[in-house]
Amino acid sequence: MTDKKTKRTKQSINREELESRILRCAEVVFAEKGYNGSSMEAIAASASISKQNLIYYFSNKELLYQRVLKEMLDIWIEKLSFLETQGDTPETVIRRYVREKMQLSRLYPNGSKVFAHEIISGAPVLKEYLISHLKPQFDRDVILVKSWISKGLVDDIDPEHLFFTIWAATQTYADFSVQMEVLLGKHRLDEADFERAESAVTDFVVRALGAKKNNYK
Amino acid sequence: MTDKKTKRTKQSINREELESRILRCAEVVFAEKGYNGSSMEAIAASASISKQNLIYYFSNKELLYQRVLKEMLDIWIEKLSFLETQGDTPETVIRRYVREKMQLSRLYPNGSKVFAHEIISGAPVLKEYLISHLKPQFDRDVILVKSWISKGLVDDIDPEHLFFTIWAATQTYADFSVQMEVLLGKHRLDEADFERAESAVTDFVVRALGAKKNNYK
DNA sequence: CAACAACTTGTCTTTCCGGTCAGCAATAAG
DNA sequence: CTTATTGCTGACCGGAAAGACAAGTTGTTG
Repeated sequence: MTDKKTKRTKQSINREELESRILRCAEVVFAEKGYNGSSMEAIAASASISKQNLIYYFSNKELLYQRVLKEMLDIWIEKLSFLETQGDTPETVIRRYVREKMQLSRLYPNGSKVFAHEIISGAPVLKEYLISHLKPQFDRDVILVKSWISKGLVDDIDPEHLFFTIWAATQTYADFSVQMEVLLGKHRLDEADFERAESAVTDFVVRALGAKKNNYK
Repeated sequence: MTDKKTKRTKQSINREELESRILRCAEVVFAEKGYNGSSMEAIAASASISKQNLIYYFSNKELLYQRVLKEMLDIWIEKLSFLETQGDTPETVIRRYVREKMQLSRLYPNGSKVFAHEIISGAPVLKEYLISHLKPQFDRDVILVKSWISKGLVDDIDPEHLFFTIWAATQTYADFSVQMEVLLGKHRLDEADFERAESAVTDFVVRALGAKKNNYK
């Protein structure tokens, strides 16, 4: 109707566009209601299409759920596989890592919530993925921190639990945002809140590490 | 059958016992499946009673869910309202606080997960409770930390986000235990893991605070 | 023991939801 | 213009699950 220019496969363009719109909407619904609480009808309504049409694009609910999870994980893997940038100081690496993680909480709160629901529920869908993809990366990153320790670049902290703490402290700004909104007396966390959060968490981590140079602020 | 001694209201004793057994079982099911994913039948089966009997004790699912949440929150409120123990050093208070919080994750992982599901979903049931109970306590605790800062007992950290980080870092040992099990290559987190976690998180926080005396380890 | 209360279960109804299917509409290709 | 492919919809089905109801059973009290 509108696009005369895009002669080439007008349908396929719409298809891609609709598919990604569905995924975005499904993400929101899954985040709020969990897998079982989200009906295909509700997701369809949220994307302003009919249930049957939704099923036409994603033939069943399980598949749609997996696609939503996968989209989130692909982003995470892409953004968080840079601990190996050797040559930088531990503090630089850590600051960048925390900043990236915080931005993921800010930019993709719903995907993060879907992930959280999944893990809390025992990771029935993602367990294999965690073993095959996350663990190797985790092991490498732990080794890197250990090498920092042995070189005396940082204090003798517990590497595994350092990562658990960083993940928890950053992800909480997506998953538990409602609680924070209540406690801070705000309707929504805004840019400024995230700035403060990022700098607070970063400083916490850097101080806890006891990195050589502590020139923050 | 067994209890001859407890003449007084043998039934009422069974009732209490059964009620609390139901609550414990419901907690497990809700933790794993979320509210919508948990059927009354599944909860009943997990408590080894019939669905109809379950409904006899808890007339509907919503009520049962609220009772489970309330049980958890009562424990939390009870255990975590001691930041006002004046006279102690910040380090002492903080260490005790983190330890208590970690023990809650260890002792009540399922209640913690139910709570997490609820908050991530936007706290439809608990929002009012958070406003009326948690926020006042939070505000008080923030003021206490601020007084520490103004007295120079701790560094100039961000009090609100300090609490967010402590909560996240401790609660993650309940909520995300599956992820940790995978990453640590264990089937279950054992006592030793929690010991390590507790000491890692505690040290982490104490260092971040920059409390006067840092005589850990 | 008799009568009453507390407890337990089997049956049924209603609602909701995931998914199928047959057919209609719009677009692309010849 | 005709035909085929792709996109979309309404009507429908089977199963699951919440809860109502009535009936039966067990324990309690006079």
